[in-house]
Amino acid sequence: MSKDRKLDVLRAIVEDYVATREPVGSRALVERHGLGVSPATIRNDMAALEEGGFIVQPHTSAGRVPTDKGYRLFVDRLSSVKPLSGAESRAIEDFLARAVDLDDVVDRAVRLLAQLTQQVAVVQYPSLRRSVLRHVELVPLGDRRLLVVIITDNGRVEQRTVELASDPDLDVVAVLRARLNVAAVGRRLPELDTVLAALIDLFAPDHAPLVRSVVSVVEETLAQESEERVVLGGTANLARASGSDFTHTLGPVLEALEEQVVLLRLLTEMAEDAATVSARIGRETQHEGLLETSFVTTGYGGDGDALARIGSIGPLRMDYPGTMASVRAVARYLTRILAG
Amino acid sequence: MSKDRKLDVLRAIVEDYVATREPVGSRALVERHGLGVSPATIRNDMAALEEGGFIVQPHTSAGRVPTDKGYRLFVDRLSSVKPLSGAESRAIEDFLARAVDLDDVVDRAVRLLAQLTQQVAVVQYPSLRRSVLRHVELVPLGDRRLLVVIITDNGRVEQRTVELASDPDLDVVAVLRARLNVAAVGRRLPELDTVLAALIDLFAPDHAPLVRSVVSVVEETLAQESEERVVLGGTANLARASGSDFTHTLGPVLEALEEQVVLLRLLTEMAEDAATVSARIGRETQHEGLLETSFVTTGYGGDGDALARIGSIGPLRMDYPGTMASVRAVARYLTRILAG
DNA sequence: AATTGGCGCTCCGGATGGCTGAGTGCTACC
DNA sequence: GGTAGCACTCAGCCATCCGGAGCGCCAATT
Repeated sequence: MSKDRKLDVLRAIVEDYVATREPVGSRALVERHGLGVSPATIRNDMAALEEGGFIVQPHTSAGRVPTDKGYRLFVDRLSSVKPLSGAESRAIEDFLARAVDLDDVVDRAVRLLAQLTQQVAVVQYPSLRRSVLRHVELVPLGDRRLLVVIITDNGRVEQRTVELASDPDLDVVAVLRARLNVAAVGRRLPELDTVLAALIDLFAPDHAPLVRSVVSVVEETLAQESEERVVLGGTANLARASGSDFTHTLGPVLEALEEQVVLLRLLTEMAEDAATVSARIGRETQHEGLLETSFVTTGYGGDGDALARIGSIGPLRMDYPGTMASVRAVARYLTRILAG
Repeated sequence: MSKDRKLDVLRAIVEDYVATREPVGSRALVERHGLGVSPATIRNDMAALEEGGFIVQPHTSAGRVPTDKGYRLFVDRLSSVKPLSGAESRAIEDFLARAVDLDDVVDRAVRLLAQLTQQVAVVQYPSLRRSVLRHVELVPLGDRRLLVVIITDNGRVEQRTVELASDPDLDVVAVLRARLNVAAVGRRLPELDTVLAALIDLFAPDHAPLVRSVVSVVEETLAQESEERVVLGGTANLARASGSDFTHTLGPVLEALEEQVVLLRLLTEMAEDAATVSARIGRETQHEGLLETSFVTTGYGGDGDALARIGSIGPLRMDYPGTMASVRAVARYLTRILAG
């Protein structure tokens, strides 16, 4: 009983089960794949695979179904990411290139990926973390409020209003805006802190509250890890998913998806390998609602290491090679668009 | 057979069906509600109501279930919006007041309403339509691109990048920014057009392309009806909805919700009565996927007539009075926050 | 004229039971 | 190690059956 064949059998089981969504038996296996052995032989292999925890049978005398561990082995060693067709690539690039601003890019990426994978797509907004401040704008709104608009070099725009004790002096605001921009533009987060701190001393004491408020708002905004937003699309695919993979347990899945925290945790956990496509399979997600679910992600926007991540969530029995290909492709074009 | 009692019967049927999710029969009806008559009498009334198309029986010899028409009559004449408790009101106000910017307000409102109604919440972004331009900011990004940031008086910030034939002259950009702001700030859309058109002539011909691009971007952004965005939350409530109202047909509903166009159409159609809470029940939504669904909305942000709408989508058999109360309450506080 | 009680009828839903086919595990054999 | 055959198990399907809920109708009552 060669070891290789057992792996072949596992691969075949995964592929068939993904395709048919039905437990696959020994006979069907030898027929549909060109294994040159008899069903009985396969049964022995399957017994071994079951022993190893890669497959299970739903009931006595039913076909076999891959376990989390089985899928894991499959994606790690038995599958290769299949490249997209030229036409598909062109369509992707084309669609993304039409975006008018960052929000639109993200929006299009989500829709595109959802469409490609027929699953739920997730796109994380480019992190402010490593971005460079491009411009700060102060707009007095009257009524003792001041609008602070922060523009970063990847096209992201953040806005905050600050409440002041009194209506600010317009001249002071103008000076502050100028100095802020001179001092802070082009800085990244660590150095930004010290630069901004120094700025406060340049102003007369009676303007200190204003300056302090504005500075701290800018700092907070750029620091805010929580500012990491994710956008999803294709939720409907969960239900429509050509039948019912977990129709009955669909509620928990939707709940998990609404919890941005959960998604963000997973995304950051997977962030170590920025360049490669990685997957969380079933219980590896460490989340109740996502037990019957896999999450395939990769980084994008990176020169070396990534700005943020993009991914696709689908049933345990999804087309891993296809999903990984789509995710990778969209990530690449996304990176290109953002850089260009 | 008094007409009044028939209405009472209808009301009772709706209430019971909403509570139990089971067809309600004549006996149960007289027991649970203090109607002082016998089941047989009720049966006669029910026959009449069925004749009128307000109720149906799923099968021969089953209890009765309200039809769209029945619910309609119920919300129009048989129910009154029940006010929220003081504690609830305070909680709502409190939660909304903590928002840091417009996005956050909208986000909180959605979550809040989803939570209150245990259904899907929908919030439409305040329309640019009637808003006043507060500030325009131009930021050269290098690489022949210019970022245009448009700030309106309700705190909304829009951003666009424009591609230029060549890198713009920084001085010209500064002048343009100044003139734009002088000319356009405080204007509403109709007059804005003419003002901006006049602006173009003020510049030397060789700067015309730049000016023209920027002006048209500003105009487009403010004009864009499509810019009407909606945000939803509580999708999970659809599935969790304590059992299955339409679990089997959940796919189409999710699809419909993803189609922002559909929601926007409904919202605008219902916009006539800005102040009151109105409902679309079942087929009144005119949309396949929403047949088993009702949509309760009202306007907010209005001084007189509303800026945008907020609403809740749930199963046909939802708690109409409760939903309407929640929607109205959130809308009110939303209006207050945006105005304050 | 409205209400009521009674009767027969319909039909849903769950329970029961038998059958079939797929698929296994085992053992004996090559 | 691989194969063939055989007995066994079990989900799924169908058909049947039964009980109960609920109705419609009608005749009787107020």
